[in-house]
Amino acid sequence: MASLDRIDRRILMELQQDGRITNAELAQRVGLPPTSMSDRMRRLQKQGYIKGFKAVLDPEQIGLGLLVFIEVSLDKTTPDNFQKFASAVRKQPEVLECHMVAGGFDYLVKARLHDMARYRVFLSEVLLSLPGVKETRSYPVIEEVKDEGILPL
Amino acid sequence: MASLDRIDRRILMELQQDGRITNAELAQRVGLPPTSMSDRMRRLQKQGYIKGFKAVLDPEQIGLGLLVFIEVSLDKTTPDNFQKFASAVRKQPEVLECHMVAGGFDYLVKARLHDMARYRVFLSEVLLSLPGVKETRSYPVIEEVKDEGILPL
DNA sequence: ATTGAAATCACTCATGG
DNA sequence: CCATGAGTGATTTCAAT
Repeated sequence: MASLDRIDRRILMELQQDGRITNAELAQRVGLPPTSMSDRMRRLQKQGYIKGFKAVLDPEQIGLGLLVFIEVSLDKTTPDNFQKFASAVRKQPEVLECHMVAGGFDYLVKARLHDMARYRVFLSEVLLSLPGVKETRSYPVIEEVKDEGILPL
Repeated sequence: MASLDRIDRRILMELQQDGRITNAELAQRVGLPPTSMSDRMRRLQKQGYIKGFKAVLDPEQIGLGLLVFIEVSLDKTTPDNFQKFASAVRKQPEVLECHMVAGGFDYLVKARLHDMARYRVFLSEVLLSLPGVKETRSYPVIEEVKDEGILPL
């Protein structure tokens, strides 16, 4: 149905590193005529390999210097708390990611805040005030060792 | 020196949602002449607000259906293990993120793999074989509730 | 900071091999 | 899948207000 050849992988890799590369330049890099390049781009988007393009901002520069991970445990007695929690957390702009996990807790939340003072407010007013939240553990990030959004191909 | 006005914020928001929007279209949306738009774009990049642009791929589609978070504890007796660990982990393509955290463990690693079989190999051959790694705890993701790379402005 | 005009560049779409 | 050319639209640069 939809398998990727070597050239497709090259294209996706280049686009992950520079999402604004022009069709002509990209075609030249992978050794394809520009018109064939356009075809592949359209196909890769239509088949769902490429979900979109976005600018990558510097969190520090826009005043979001604090990165925090929070482990959240829910009260298991009422199962629809899971839905409520999920839908509430999706609306919070400070929450960049939220994943339901298997293991010692229920959700892992990744959030960016201005500083610890704002985080304290966020934790008590937002996270802890959601229904069914039993317990949270916070892990402030000391150093971001690696953070690319580049998937291996 | 470098503060953001309302229009800058609009621009950054639009670019986070569509990194391939044309200068003309973006100018129209925020109500600016195209040439002024170009100026702002250049300034926002030069000042470091915009670090770059990238394509967002679908992990499932390219065969990376398993998302795992791993808590890593290091042996604290030899401090340069931290550097060794960090530099080794930066080279692993499966590792999308790695953060040094404050709290009950030392590093939080986010990795995407094909499946559990590949993860088992990755855990034993890569993570556990790094010098100084004392203990790891793995949390496979059951459901990705939220995962945008969009920073609030 | 905006406007306008001109030159360059890139993309698309048609044809074809 | 590749090549070519015409037509369209975008970007950049320059000037001027």
